[in-house]
Amino acid sequence: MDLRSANTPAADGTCGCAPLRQLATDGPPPGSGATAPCVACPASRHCLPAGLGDRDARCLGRLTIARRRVRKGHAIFRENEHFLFLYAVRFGIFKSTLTLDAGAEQITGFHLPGDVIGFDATPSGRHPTTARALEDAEVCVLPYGQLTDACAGQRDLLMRVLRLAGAELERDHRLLALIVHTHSEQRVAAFLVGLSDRLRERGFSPSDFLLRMTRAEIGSYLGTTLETVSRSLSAFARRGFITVHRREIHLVNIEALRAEFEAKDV
Amino acid sequence: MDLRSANTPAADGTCGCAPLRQLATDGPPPGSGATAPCVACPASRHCLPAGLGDRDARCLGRLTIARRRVRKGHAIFRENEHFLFLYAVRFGIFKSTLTLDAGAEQITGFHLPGDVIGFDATPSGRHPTTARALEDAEVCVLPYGQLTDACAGQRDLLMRVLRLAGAELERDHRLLALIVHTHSEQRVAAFLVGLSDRLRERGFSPSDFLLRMTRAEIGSYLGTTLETVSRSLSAFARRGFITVHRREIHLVNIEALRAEFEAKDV
DNA sequence: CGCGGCGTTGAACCCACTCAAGAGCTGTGG
DNA sequence: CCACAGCTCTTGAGTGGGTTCAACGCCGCG
Repeated sequence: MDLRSANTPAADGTCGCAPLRQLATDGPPPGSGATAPCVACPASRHCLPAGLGDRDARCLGRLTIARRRVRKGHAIFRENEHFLFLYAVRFGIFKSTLTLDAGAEQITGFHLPGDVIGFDATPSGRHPTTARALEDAEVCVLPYGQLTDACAGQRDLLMRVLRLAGAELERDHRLLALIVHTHSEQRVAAFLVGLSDRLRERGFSPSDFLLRMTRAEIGSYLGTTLETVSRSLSAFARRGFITVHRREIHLVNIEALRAEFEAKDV
Repeated sequence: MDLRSANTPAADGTCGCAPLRQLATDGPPPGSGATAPCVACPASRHCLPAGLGDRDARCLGRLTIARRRVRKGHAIFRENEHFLFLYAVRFGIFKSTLTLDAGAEQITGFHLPGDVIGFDATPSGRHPTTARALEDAEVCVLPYGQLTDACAGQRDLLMRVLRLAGAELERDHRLLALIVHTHSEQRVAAFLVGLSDRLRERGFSPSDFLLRMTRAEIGSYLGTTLETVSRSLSAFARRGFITVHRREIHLVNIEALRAEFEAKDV
């Protein structure tokens, strides 16, 4: 998923975003807010402000929302860190990971531009997962306290926030069902089709993209091993459904892939 | 998990709840509200009102919250139904299920008293899952629109609602990690210990309970088969960790069970 | 150039699934 | 009251998909 290729509004280095007026260091974001950070954001159509009326949008604009650059491999927050902010992805891809007692890492989700990360920290006040950039990326830093205050006045905004949390729940449930009820090759097919769908929704090419994650990361997410992911991709290529060259993916026959995991029994 | 046994406040047929003033038929709930339905509810300590200040609690009390009896095996809502209400469990156990394309049923969660069900319906306005009672049960019917209105005034209440949604997210992530990274026997151990913990939190006996779900349902939840669940339980019994007689479970050595799934490698 | 990370492919093993049979409990209807 | 049907649970045996272990090629980078 090379988010800077394909039919994006702008394919230059800034990813179509407005020039950064204020920039975050790697520490906590500065207090001064960027005014209306959403207007020029290519991800806004799938983010918090999507579909909000003027009043709610203005309300959102009053929050002190900072932007923060995140370099590839760096974390925006780590497990057990104090929860203060939600983060909206402007560009780049993130992974959420959970460290098990055994020390192994489980990927619980991949986050594309427009996704809001961090809802699972609301119960405990600490982040139960680590969010790490798979490529150079940028996020909006949403102060949770201010956001709930803002919601208090604006019902639509509140419902929008709840919807974002609910959407993640829904995705988790489907992922769970997928992992439990399908063979590993079907999961890889579902992963490719799901990714393609999400990219199309965001205005990227649904058939040509660059994976930003390793085979091991895909395997972790899908509950299988890197070898099995690799074998599955090779099998699809052999059958003519896709072409693969390292991270470059081209979906030749999406419908065949879709049929692959919708098949009743295999 | 016989929720009426053990150290519950009241062990009579009403489960310690206040007598039902108004009772639901199987259809949608009546509009007239029960005043302060929480005060006498044994689940309130782990439900929405937990930890709320007076003002927020009074605010919650102004909602028209109906109670609804649900007979064993009946659904409070079904997949694809219109989303109007969240449901708080007063007593009884529920399962949430997802029907896959293949027609198979995947259990995504078990809900104990105090849990609030239905957050995953917020994105689409329709319920993506079915919620079904595993025993005769009762829920509070929370009108979603009224609830968001109420939240708009009361920040603590809003945060409480978000916390409930976040908690479900967190549980899902842990379940996912569990299913992917452990052997089936470890999952069954984790299931027993997790259930025990949740029961203790709610004031029930953590070591003696009656499972309200079948082996097949446990298997669906844990991503394994009913035979494997049965074999695991037998194995634990053989090793002296538990005793089992059909649905009656007695945990003899909880620490041994806990060690079972915390083991680094097996 | 050489090293390290990533990806591919092969071979062997094993855990859990599938299939099957039987026992125990529950509810129902004659 | 008993017979029977249906469901749940247990246990056994065989099989296979996917994991593990291993070797090698490719690519980027210092």
